[in-house]
Amino acid sequence: MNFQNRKQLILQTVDERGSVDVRELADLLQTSEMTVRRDLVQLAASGLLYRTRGGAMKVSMATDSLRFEHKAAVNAERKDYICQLAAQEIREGDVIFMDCGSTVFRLCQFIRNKRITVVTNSLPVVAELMSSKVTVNLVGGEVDKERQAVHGLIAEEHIARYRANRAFMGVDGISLEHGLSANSEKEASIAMAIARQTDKVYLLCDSSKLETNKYLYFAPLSLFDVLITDTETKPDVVSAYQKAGVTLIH
Amino acid sequence: MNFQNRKQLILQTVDERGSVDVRELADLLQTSEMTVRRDLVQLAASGLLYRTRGGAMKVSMATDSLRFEHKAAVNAERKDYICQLAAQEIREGDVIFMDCGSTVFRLCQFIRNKRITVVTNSLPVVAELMSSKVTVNLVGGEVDKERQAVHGLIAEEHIARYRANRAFMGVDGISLEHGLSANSEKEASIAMAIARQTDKVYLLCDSSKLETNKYLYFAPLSLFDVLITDTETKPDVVSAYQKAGVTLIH
DNA sequence: TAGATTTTGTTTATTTTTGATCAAATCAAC
DNA sequence: GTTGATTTGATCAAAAATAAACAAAATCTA
Repeated sequence: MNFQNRKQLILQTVDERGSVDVRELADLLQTSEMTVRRDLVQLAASGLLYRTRGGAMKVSMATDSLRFEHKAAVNAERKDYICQLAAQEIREGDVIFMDCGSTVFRLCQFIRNKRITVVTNSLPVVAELMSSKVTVNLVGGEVDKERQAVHGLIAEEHIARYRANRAFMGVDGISLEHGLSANSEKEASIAMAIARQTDKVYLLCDSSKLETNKYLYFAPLSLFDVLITDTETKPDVVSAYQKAGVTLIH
Repeated sequence: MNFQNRKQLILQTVDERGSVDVRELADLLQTSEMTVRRDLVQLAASGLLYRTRGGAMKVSMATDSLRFEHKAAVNAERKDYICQLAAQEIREGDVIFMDCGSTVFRLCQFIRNKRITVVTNSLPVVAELMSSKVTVNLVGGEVDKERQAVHGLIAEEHIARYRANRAFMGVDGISLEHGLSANSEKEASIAMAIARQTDKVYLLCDSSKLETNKYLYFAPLSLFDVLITDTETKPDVVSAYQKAGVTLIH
């Protein structure tokens, strides 16, 4: 294992995991920590990664604001579980929509190596898939800095130009009584626009959001085809949704 | 087993495995390590593989493309000088185009606090302006991962929907004889699309690019209105451009 | 076939890379 | 701030890879 090979592996690892530490790498590469450090210094010098104390990070847009990993980290385990289920639904060659939810964002890590096309209005999703095999199509229009996503009329028109096999969307609230609800009109109208252009819509929704309502009701349950949630969903809620005709995976 | 046969086998092995080491090859080819080394030197000299210490790699695996952040840092001082001049041209309320060049990227830091709207196809620009007062409009379409920007037909159509006071663009080469030239068709066509929709086009171009030509000539000097460059531009070049009718700031 | 030429293999010297040690720098918790 | 733990970079010796020098083998040629 020489420098060139190690370099390959290090960059690949950093790219996949976002960040690594020296000890991990030394273990992975079967070499000393000193050597790993020397490699990292070189790679950082050529701008291929960002050196941190104890390890290294992806350089991409990592230094900038285009990261909402903090937010995405809430209920991370549940969300990852949901996203693994979601990723299994995806076939090679699919064209999929991904919206700007924090759950949907975590789907990125599971689709990095698939040969698919992702159409999205989420900037963190774009940043994350920048170094993947996925073909990315970015929805154009005005940037909402708070949500780190593109919204508005132009964005909806852009979406209307594409047709996708599947869409993966988040939602702020969902209830049997009122259907889907959101915290903002922007997110609601993007969700509607995406659903119109998609064969099969998957709603990714961790159990904490089931049977909650937000201020804006924007669509009935029939907007989506499949609800993917986690195992902590109470059995009575599951059966109530199934009785209401919802296809539910958990 | 002569050199021709070994060469075949070596290239095939490198191609299949991505990388090989001298010992493996000596074993595989039933020859000494010294001979293998000599073969590798020859093959590397003719560019058929990439020589590493201890072995060799596929050329494609060894090329570490310079990342955008790094590229932006080359000639940073000159670029910053140019961008300061450019920023002075901007008025409150302006709508401006910014393309995906590394010089243009550095303009971001000087416009953070202006109340303007920026339309751009550059993802680093978006990331940089995410935490600013600027209203950002992102051009939609297929993402070019290498350039960290959006290009293509859809992008050009998106641009055609907007009208801007000013555009700030980079260019790979510029010469009095041949006009503007680029390294890729993608960048050239975006530049054309932007220029069509803009009242006043500023070309940001550090002195190292003046009087150089890249492979694709795509527009005459008349495409832009003002050329902004740095103080290291030679006086005779300056006067030649002015004589040719170019408005030049430096 | 003898002699010249090229290629290959072995030995040796040189260079590069690596890993261990340890003082200095940095960080985190108090 | 001070302390204590961790990380780092410098130094140096060991290991590995390389290049150089030369001898042996193979190939070519007259």
